[in-house]
Amino acid sequence: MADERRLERLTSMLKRRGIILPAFEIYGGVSGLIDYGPVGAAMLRRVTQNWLDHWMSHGDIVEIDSPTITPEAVLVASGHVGEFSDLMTECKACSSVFRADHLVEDEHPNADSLGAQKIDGLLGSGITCPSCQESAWTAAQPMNLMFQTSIGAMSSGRTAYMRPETAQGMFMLFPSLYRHFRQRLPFGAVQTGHGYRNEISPRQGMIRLREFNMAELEYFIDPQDPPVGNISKHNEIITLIPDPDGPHSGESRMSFGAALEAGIVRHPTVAWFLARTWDFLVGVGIDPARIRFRQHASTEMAHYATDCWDCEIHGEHGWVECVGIANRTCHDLENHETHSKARGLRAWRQFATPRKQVVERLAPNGAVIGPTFRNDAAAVVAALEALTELPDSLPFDLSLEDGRSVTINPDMVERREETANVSGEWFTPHVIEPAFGFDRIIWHILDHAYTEGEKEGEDYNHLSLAAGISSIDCVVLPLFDKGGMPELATEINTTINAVPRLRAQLDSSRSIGRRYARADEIGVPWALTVDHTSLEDGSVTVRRRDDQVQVRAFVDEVLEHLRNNSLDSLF
RNA sequence: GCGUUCGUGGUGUAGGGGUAGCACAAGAGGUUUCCAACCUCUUAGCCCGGGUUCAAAUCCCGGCGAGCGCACCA
Repeated sequence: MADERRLERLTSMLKRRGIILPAFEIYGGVSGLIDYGPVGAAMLRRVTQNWLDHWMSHGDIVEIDSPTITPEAVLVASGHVGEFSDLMTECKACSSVFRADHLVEDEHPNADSLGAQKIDGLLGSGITCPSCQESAWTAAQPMNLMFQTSIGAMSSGRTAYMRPETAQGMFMLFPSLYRHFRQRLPFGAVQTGHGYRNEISPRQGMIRLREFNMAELEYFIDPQDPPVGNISKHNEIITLIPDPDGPHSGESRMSFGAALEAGIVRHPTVAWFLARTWDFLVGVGIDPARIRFRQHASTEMAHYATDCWDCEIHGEHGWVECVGIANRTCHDLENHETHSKARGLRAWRQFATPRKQVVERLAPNGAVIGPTFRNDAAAVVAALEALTELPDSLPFDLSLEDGRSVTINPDMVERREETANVSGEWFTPHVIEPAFGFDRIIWHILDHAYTEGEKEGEDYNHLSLAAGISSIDCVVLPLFDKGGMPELATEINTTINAVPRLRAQLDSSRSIGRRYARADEIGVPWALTVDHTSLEDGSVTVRRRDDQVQVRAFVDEVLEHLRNNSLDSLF
């Protein structure tokens, strides 16, 4: 960093101006929990809306909303309960903390599955600390990174967790989504909201939080027919850091299309979402030069993913993962199907032309089987229908479902070849998931927008926020707080605020220069000033934040431009 | 979780066993024909708990929080 104090100055400003603040501060605060103040919350709302608009403009993506409290069974199926309950142990000599199963890996083929007592036994048999070579371990304790809670009271309560990701909500709703989209893939669902991870030690301000704003898109596809977005228009040269263990290791710079062609990005749908993620980030004001995509090595992949790209953004805390784009394949839907025994977590794949399937079967002859087996006849018929491999010769021994065996004679069955028309098949869709951490993205928006400068020998700072991301669209300033100017300014302010999604704020205290500075500091892009001329003809001056240039315009005109985000055309 | 530095108005800081100062910001008023001007007035602070002491913001212990290093980060 050019200036190590910049981070402190930025954080102070965020606190002073009500953007980001420590939560519960009057009680001492809680590490990993933050508040968005009046200015920050408006920004969060706008980034969220921007994100929703961005994905829903695709036309095949809808929004859903699920509970944050999630019953245990859901997270057992998804693998989170198992993955989160790592047994941890501490070296009594040097206080280093380790995952217990990793320490005993060499002593047991499946250490991950061991209980605490067995692990303790193995640890006691002479496992030494990798840091200090001592062998003195505390009892292994489960470290659960999910917040546990209980649904219902006392002993009748069911174990539940605060969701560690919003994604499971989309999987729960797959049957409904499939119906909504009239049984046609591909389609997607998004959800924004809070996620919870009980981090051991949250650090770096709002980079690692215990409760955070996430936004996830689950895009359901047919793995045999992956949708290919049009990335030919994306000419940007981007930075890629492919899998260090793969054939393309090292850093490379190329377009999204070239990366897909070169096989660096392995999946066409993933490539499309990488490009669209880029569009979103740049659109909300992230500096394109400080974005890069990093492919996970197979060793660091999440338990549910088979291929994963991080989108990292560079800021005061270095390169930080802000978006994860994972190919989750059929992991979640398949596991939910197994654990819940629910049907409806699959999709139908229609064959281009119906396939003729020749089926050989032994057709039962009821006239013989009935009298011969009497009460067991039905079971025999069922067993014959269930045969997948036909015997080469008759008679043969047929196993019934209850384990008994009967002899089938040639007169009991007739060998037949039947032709069936099969028009399609059921399969479990694959899922491509871009998962966004909004808090981290907002941090980097602020970081990249925070500009420290000088004006007439004094420090002068401002946020160069993208239009539509600033907490408000403009300030309305009466040049003097008298002589009819405040009244006209109030009227203009009311008019602007009456337009849905446009926000203005009145500021009439202290000198005009001070008020411009206040607005600049929180990144308000426009200032409308009411002066004496305004009282005569209704025009105002429009000041542009980024170069402080002013033009005169009429209120109706300004309003129209604010709506269309086209005020720049006046300059 | 371990080690380490630290915690004073909204923000930034000074002080360091005996009356807590300053700057900026904010509010009220005045002045001012467009970029943190000026004048008057005002609001507002020693992170929390315990101990030592006649007396604790100050010293000691614990907690909470922040930064950094180690560990952790599905």
